[in-house]
Parts: sequence; C-alpha cells; structure tokens
Amino acid sequence: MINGLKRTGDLEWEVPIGFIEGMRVPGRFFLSENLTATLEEGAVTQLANVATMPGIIRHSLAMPDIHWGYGFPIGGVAAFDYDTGVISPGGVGFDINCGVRLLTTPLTINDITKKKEILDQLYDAVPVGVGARSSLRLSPKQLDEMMIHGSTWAVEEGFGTKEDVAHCEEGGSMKGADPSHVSQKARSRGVPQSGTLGAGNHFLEIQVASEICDPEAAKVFGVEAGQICIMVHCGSRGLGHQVCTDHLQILERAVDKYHISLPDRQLACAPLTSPEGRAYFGGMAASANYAWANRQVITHQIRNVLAKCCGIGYDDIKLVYDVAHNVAKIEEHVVDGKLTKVCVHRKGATRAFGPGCPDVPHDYSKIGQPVIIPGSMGSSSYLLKGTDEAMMRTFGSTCHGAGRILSRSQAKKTIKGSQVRESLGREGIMVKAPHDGAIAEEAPGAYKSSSEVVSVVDRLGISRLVVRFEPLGVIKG
DNA sequence: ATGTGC
Repeated sequence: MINGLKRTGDLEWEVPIGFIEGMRVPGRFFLSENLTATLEEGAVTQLANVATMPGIIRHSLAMPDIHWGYGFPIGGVAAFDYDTGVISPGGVGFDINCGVRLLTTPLTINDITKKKEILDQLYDAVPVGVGARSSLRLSPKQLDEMMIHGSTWAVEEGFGTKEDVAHCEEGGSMKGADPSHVSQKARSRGVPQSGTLGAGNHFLEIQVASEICDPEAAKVFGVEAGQICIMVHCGSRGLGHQVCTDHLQILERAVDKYHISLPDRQLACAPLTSPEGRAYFGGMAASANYAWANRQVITHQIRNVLAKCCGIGYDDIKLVYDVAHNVAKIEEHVVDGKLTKVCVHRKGATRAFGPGCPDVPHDYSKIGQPVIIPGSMGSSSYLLKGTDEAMMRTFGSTCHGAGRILSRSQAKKTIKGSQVRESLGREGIMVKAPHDGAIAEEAPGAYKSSSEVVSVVDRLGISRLVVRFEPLGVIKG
C-alpha cells in the first residue's frame, strides 16, 4: 500500500491531513484486499487534493471503483457547504449525467429466439458511435424545453409514459437548469446528437436477471429471476462535454478572482453562490436534463423494436429506475447533528438514498432508492438498494461500476477486439459495435472486477445487493 | 467521456 495512508477498518482507508499541504479534512476510501493492487498513487493524490478545497465537509471520499480522472478521482464523492463551499466541473466530469437505466420486459430467456435480429434492429434504431447523429430535428425552442424539463419533456413529446418520469432520479428533471449558460457551440452539438448512445463505455445491453439476492426488494422493483431486462448506459453527449469545457475556462479565471488556492489547475471551481458558480450549476443541470431526456428517447426506440420483434406491448416494458453517475446536487445531509444544505459532487458515483428519503419514488419508499451498477462488457451488472448507512457515511452515495485499470490506448495496444468478440461469442454473448477498436477499448480485461467492487459496497452497507444480471447481447458505441 | 491526441 502507498506510504502515508492509514488503515481505519476492514474495508476502509484514510488519507490523513498532512498527506499533502493544505488539506482541510482527511480523505477516505473503501477497498478490499483484492482491490488494493489496483489503487493508483495519482488517484490518492487527487483525493487529497480535493480535501484542500474551500468548504469541503467531513471527508474527501472515494468508492472502491476509484481511479485517476480529470482533477477529482473517478469514484469520488465530495460535499461542500452551500454557503462557504465551491462547485467544480472536475468533480462532475466531462460527461455530465452519464448515467444508466434499467428496463424490465415480460420476456424470459426462452422468448429470445431471434437474438441477432433483435440486436440488429436495436442497432438500427439507436445511433451509436463517436459523433453519432439521430433523425430528431429539434428546434431551438425544443432543445430549450429538453434542457429545462428533461424526461418530462421527452414524455410530453410522446417518447414514454408518466410512470417513466416517476422512476427517474430527480424525476428526470433537475431544478435550476438554465439554458442561457449553455453556449451556442454546445447547443449545435446537442441538436443532432439527441437520442444517440455515444461511444466509449456507453452501451445498450440485453440481460437476464440471473440471481435474486433480496427477494423483497426485487419484487418491489419489479424484477424476477430469469426475466429479460435491458440496460442503457449513456450521457449528455457533445452538449455536456462542451458545457464542461466552456465553464472550465470561466472557472479557471474565477479561481484567481476569488483568491482560491488549489494544488491542481484541474480543480478549477468557484463559490457556489458566486455568479460563475451559479452559471456552471445552471449549465450543468441543463446538460443533466438533456441526458435524462436522451435516455428517455432511446427507451422509446427500444420499446418500439421489442414490441415489433417480440410481440409484446409498448407498455409491457417498464422502467425500474434511472440514475446519474456524474452530477453535482444540492441536498440536505446531517452534519454534526444538524441538517445542512450541501452541494454533493458525485463523479463516477451513484446516489444511494435509503428508505423514506426525499426523492425516492413512492412505490420504492420502504426499500430505498434503486442503485444500478453496470458491469464492463461481458460481465455481470447489478441492481442494489440505497441504505441509511450511506446517508450517515457517504452523503447517500455508493460506487458506479467496475473502474478502469488499463487506459484506452493501453487496452487497444494489448487487446485485440476481434478476439474479445470471439471469446464473448463462445460464452453466448453477442456484440455489435461500429468497429473492433471500440471492443478492444472496453474489453473486460481493461476493467476491475465489478463483482468485487459491488461486494465491497454491499459489505460496507452503503448499498445492498438486490439482483445480478448477465449479458446476452450488447451494443457498444 | 469527446466532431478523441504531444
């Protein structure tokens, strides 16, 4: 283990104040023995760097899928006091509201006799790849509405049902979205990319619910053993990326203006209550809503394909839930025994609100929020539930996925996409992608084990396992 | 992640 770290529990490590100069709070991260070898020194330094930022509360946190990112580590969670703290695009990531949703179908594995045909049709219906464009032709006014109202806009435009909206984090529509802080350049990227999947680790997968770990919660979430489910992982595409780029530039100047001292330029930030901080929040929330609407439009295309190919009704496909993995939110948490307004940055981390918390849908209120953790290509994905433990220890947060161990370029150098395709094929997993390079970058060997990551958060109790899913067919961007 | 990068 890296020098200077303190083990504080079975699965818990501390980065003590003094690890680097200027830390206001300790860092804390969660890892099992099996995962310690994957820990990068750079990611620990980033965790310590975040601990120097103004207004940070309690700890700079990282989940077991921690890895090196832009400024903040991926897998990072940091809460800042609303009145004295800052907001930082590095704490959210370039893909604002990169997130994932889980759909159930009335089908079982025996009903999937024409898997290739279904995948081909899904591939035709959902544009994938870098720079993918859709056939939607949004007017400037429609794009504004999409950014202000998110999923609600998409459903009003005919891309889903009212029940879908209720089963999204934030109702699929974050308050405070302000399209006036989304540049023309971002808008012009967003229009043709609405309703597209994107590239990298984004995917659309046909899965089967292979293990029910918590029958009561699974029943409430509407998932049964052997059921065919669909998982969609994508974000805000070029629009969110451009919003991040634009505001980083503004916030780099704000750092000097507000006399904020930072160990890394990539932590560019501004006070939450400053005009620059508010502007980023407004643009970020608009991008988050764009992403929720984007996943809703894709859901509509999926429903149409499955209705046609499998003879089921559009309404037979239910949305279990939709979570954000990259976003900053204004929330209230108990700090030193007092309910405190904070801005929680989750970057490659999932909200995991426990039973009875605000924003957990009515029908799930007794169980807690569904938490959706996608696996890397060809590996298991998971449905978990949020817990009281998460509310107390991690500002209601848990992990988001496997976490990379090989960079994209390293993966492409050492792994052949065609071989990955063949070996997955032997396991009965069909892969469709624009080119083999996309498969190599996302090969299972480029990632930590998602099951190990999920087992750590389950053992810690900051979320609890409900269902495990195995992939049958996957579309990669 | 991204109309991909020193």
